[in-house]
Amino acid sequence: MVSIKEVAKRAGVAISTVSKVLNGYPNISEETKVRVNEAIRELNYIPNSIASALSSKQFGRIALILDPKRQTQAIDQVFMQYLLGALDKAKELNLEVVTIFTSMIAGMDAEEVTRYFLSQSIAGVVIYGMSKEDKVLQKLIEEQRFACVVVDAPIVNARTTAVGVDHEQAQYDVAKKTITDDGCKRVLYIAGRKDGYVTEQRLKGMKRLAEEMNLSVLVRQGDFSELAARKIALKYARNKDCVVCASDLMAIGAMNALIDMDIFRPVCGFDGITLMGYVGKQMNTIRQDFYAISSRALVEAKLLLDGGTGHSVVMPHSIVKMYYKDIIC
Amino acid sequence: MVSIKEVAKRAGVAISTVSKVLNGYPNISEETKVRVNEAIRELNYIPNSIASALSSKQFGRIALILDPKRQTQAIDQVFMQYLLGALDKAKELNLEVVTIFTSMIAGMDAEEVTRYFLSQSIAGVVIYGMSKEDKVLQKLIEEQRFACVVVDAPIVNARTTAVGVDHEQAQYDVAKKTITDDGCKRVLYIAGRKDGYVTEQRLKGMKRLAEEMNLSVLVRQGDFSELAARKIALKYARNKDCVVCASDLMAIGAMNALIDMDIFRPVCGFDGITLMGYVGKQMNTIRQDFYAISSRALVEAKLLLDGGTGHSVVMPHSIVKMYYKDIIC
DNA sequence: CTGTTAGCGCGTTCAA
DNA sequence: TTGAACGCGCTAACAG
Repeated sequence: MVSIKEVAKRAGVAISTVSKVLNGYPNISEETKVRVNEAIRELNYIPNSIASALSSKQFGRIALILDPKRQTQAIDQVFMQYLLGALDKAKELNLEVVTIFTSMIAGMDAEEVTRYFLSQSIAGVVIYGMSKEDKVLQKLIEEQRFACVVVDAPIVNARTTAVGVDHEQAQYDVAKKTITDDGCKRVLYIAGRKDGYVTEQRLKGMKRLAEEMNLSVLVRQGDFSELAARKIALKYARNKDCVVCASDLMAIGAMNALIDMDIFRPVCGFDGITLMGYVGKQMNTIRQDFYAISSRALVEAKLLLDGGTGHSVVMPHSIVKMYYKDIIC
Repeated sequence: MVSIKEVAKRAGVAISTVSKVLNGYPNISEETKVRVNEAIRELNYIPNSIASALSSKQFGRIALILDPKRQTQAIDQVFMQYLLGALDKAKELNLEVVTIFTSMIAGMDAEEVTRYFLSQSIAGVVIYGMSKEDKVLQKLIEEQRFACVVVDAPIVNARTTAVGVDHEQAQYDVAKKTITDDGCKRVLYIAGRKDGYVTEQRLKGMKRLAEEMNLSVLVRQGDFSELAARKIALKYARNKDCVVCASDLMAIGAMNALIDMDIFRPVCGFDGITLMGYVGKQMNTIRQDFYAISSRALVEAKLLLDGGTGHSVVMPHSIVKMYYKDIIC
């Protein structure tokens, strides 16, 4: 392992000079810069990020916390987008990132998790899809020892930034489009899990619309499960005009139920996952750009690490109509 | 950040003594061991893994290399299982792991990738689902600078271990079951992508069976795509007795085609992904335990890092019949 | 503009 | 059985 020392010797300069060249400091003559770079190339020198981190006390990796307990096929796809967005941006920002599944910290209390994170040099965390029941992560956020970015949960404090789309408005938008397109009056709304922060926001959006448009809305908990949504639709959809679902996966379940019942009702989902390809029908849905959201989450994490204050970031969303043929290819 | 120094002071011993206690050295009296541990607890001391790594020169993280270009819904699910298995095992083995998507190293040549990895203190890599066309990763493997574990590709050298199920035998097994159950003679085989190592192995298994049972087999490239498989089935399935697919996703496509054509043919897949839930029918498939495979891959990576020699590890597979209702819940 | 010096937090000799 | 001292590879003042 060739070190900075040998580069310095080779270039005939001091170690610190090499370091300065490496880190793009000013006040280095073009000439020595060239000489150093030459030596670096000749020796095939590769800076040791470990030593660099130790010396500069720039620990501060960022943990990406994913919860695979909530496992459904759709979620996998979402998580992959989250990961991709985060890792790409991390590389761009030169941040070290650690992927953590909640199963790895299951059973630990907040203090143990804190110790574990610190031992891993983790200074910031990005939490994806936190549940209201997750007391440990909640506490971590409250304690403000780590810079936190929470995706899809409206939690903000001095060291916590929230990133995500406006779920209330989005639900309002997509439901409105579906309902006005077909002149519906009686709506079956299949909501998500009670322990999810987005569930109530989306429900709020639906209720606001119902009031504005004077609709009757039947609300049932679908728990983000395809099967649950299927059952609910089988039971209640017949004398409703349309089915609004708080997730794409539930929309698929509802739509399949409608097909089995041999009746047509407009359905709308929420997420814009390509899994929709399996539906074989078309439907309105909200498109969230999970990649962009996660990308932004990393940026916000860095801001917090650099001393910024927590705040709320609202990402844009759009309404799309998804078709079978568009997607499968 | 409380350091080893303060612990030493608190316990009234030297730094080196604390270090020895920490790392379980012999030749430490019970008494001082207790005193040190007490101090550690009282101060809430957390060893700094960065400094530790630097000092002991134990770099050697392991990169998990995933290729999201090959993106299909099913693959996401597989990748998540891979990740979970790897991360869990890494924690158990106390290995540091870095998740890398090929998009992050796209455009780099082998040398650049090597430098990038070295700068990240990466000493071993686990490559999931490598393509034959991936010259850069191929070269990395050939150069043997890193300890490599290749999942689902039969590549072995002194520093490369291959881990995965026996794809040939597995394809043989599942096809045989499907075919004998229904007494089929004319088989439509929908193969995977040409650039995948497993494609030819599975095809070989199919051909061996065909010879043994004197079957006629029509082979078509489905490229692991649901849509492609659908089209192939629409075109060729009518005058075949069954459809054998090299992946579950293609099996779904084929099955949907059969439903649309309103004919029944036994179908079999390969993978055992729960995405099968969407089929709404039943089918035979090979079940690969992606979690276990990835777990094992990590173990093998550690063995290589510890000086072991590359070899081939065959993981068990089984045949399962998957139903709609089993899975969705 | 460049070199000297002092650590970062820890592991590891080698004396004591 | 313990501790002082050195060094891992690098950054960051400070002096020149």
